[in-house]
Amino acid sequence: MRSQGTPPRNQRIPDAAVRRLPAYLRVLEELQRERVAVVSSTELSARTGFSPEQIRKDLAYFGAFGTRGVGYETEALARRIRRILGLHGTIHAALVGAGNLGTALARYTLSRHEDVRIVAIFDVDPAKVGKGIQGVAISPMDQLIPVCRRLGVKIGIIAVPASEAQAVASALAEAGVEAILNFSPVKIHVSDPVYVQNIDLTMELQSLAYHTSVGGYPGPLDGESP
Amino acid sequence: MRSQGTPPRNQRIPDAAVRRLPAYLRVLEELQRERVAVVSSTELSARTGFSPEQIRKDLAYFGAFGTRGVGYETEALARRIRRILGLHGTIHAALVGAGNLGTALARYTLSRHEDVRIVAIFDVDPAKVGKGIQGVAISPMDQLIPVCRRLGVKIGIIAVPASEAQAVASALAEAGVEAILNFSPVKIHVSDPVYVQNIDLTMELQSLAYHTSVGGYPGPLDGESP
DNA sequence: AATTGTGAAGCATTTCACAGCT
DNA sequence: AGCTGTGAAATGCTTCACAATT
Repeated sequence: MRSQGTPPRNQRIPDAAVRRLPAYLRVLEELQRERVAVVSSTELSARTGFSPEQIRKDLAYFGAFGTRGVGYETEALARRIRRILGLHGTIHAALVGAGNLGTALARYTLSRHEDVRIVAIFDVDPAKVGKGIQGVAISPMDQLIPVCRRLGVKIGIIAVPASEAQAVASALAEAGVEAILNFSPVKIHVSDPVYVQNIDLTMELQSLAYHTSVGGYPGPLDGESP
Repeated sequence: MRSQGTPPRNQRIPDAAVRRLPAYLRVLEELQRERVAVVSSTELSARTGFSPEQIRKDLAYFGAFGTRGVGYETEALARRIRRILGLHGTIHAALVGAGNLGTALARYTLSRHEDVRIVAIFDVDPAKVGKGIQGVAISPMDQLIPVCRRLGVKIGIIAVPASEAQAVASALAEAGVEAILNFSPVKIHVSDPVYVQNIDLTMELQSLAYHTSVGGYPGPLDGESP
């Protein structure tokens, strides 16, 4: 397919590429603060740890943003990536579950991100309802659908116990949420247009053990004794 | 001792397969509580969301654990996976950084995992040192190497700001830690035998926006207006 | 001279399809 | 008859190598 000048229209964009964009964006913002106007894929590579070719390819999926022989204009590229990700303007998120993990995520997110902003928090525990985290009120679960709808929430963050996760996911979907970050250790099912990304901390932790001297495949396991 | 069956000797095991094992283990433990003695890959698929073929292939990397025509013996398979992961016995972990995220990770991990156990916590803030999280004391940073060595810490969890992450990683490596879970948003570099797994929450959150109606590749971006 | 953008090659992982046991 | 184990095919992602451009 020959399309020069024109950004590649109907090409499938690998999810892996999309997920690296925020890393590029972070570095570009750093560079802007350092008043660096132009950057090469090699320099971006040094700062992100991804290979220069991969960076070029990732960016090229969305069009030709660089200048051959020169590099990428820092500010323009940052703006472009923000636009591609949907981070121009503020995007509204809701956190469900204000336990240990949920509370930490809220504080972490609220202190760092202007672009993705938690605007509502929900919890089943009546003792928590009415309190707030950094100015965002904690509401009861039965408010989830109306509040998310009213506030135009696009992203849901699930930090509830496994048993509740599916119900929460369904409610979020019904409320019009379009993407979900699921920290519960169960596979949730939602109707088609909702995107789900899972982070299972237990899986991450336990699989780490494999890479230590105590884990690993020991060869033929002999003996069945406990 | 003799090699029974045919455990695949010198085959490379995909990291992706190792990272799914904890999910299988979790379901197997559930099934044990439900007194289910045997399980098929189809049933495991229904409970984990991974495909039956993939599950069979993953397990087969480590040897032939099932019985054709029947399925997998729940208890034996669970024991096998724990052994492969190195989760027979308790494996010692250290958390570095007791901020919002670190504290939540400590509470989450300490309340859930018996097998991977946080035995030491470190923080730069003198106000936090001396306090503890669920019975585990918070120690000053300069104690990191001696304490980790003394306690035989194999896994390190980094939850410090980006600026400190590399120094912490190097210290952990020097203390003999063999695997690191890095929550900071920088690529850390450690000498060879240390395995590093990154979880970048900002990347996860921001890339989610792409999959909403506000994000996504909009086609040829025209106009440079903000 | 330097650096991007990209087809093609190279890997890695997943899915398919079915032979092989129980 | 049912379900595992596994080569082979398909898919997806990364790296290579170099033409195109400033």
